[in-house]
Amino acid sequence: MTKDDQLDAAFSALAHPARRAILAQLAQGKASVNALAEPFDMTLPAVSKHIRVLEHAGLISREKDAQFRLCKLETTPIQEIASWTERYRSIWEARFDTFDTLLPDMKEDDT
Amino acid sequence: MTKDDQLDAAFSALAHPARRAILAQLAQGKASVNALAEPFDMTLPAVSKHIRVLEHAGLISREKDAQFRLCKLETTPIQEIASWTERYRSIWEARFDTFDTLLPDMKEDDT
DNA sequence: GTTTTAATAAACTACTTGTTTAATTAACAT
DNA sequence: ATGTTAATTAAACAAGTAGTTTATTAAAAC
Repeated sequence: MTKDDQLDAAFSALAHPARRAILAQLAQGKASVNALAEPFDMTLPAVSKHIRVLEHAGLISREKDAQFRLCKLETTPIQEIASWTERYRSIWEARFDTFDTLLPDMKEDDT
Repeated sequence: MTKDDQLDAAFSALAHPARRAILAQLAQGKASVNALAEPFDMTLPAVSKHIRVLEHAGLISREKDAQFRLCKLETTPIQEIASWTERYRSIWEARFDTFDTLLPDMKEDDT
């Protein structure tokens, strides 16, 4: 898998609010598929598929614990994305967009 | 358009190497559609559609200059993504992943 | 050893994406 | 006005995505 493919998979996986919400849950710690599905108005198989997409992108890993498959957040792809955005930082800083558009984001809740 | 929709559109638009490459070109300055299409082994209509996706996500804007439609990089969605990744920074720093996985990325060329 | 719980697989529908070829609009040049 | 360059639109199609329902595997609990 090339670096490009990794970015493709990560960006693509993050392009769905349910999957970002799953990651936000996992930021609190490991969780089972059922626990992750609970907040959603969606069937369990649908959530299971989203989890598979996240796993394929390397955004989560899984470990088996008795009858549960625990999901765990993996940060490497997020670091790669953060690194990708850094290439453009000099441009946006040169344009002074910083205060007008970035600060409001800081107050947002999780998604 | 909600903040979530904006992130959806931005992540989704970035999940294609051609579109990231177009942004990398635009980091050098404004460019016409034909100029942007030149490096690709792809038809012009295909590139035109990718540009439309980028525009829809707010990643570029366009201005008309005689017979040309010049494309210009817009950084706000990239800033939003950078801001999104920051939520996870404390986790990856706590795990020491920093040196093993992030530094190599810095040396990568554009994509 | 049934039954319950956790999760995935299979099959299907509806929708979206990526690409191509061909046709069309718009502006400029002569 | 005609031809050329710039770019988009239209039409067609293959491939992929998101979700559903139903069925199945696998371990636990009783």
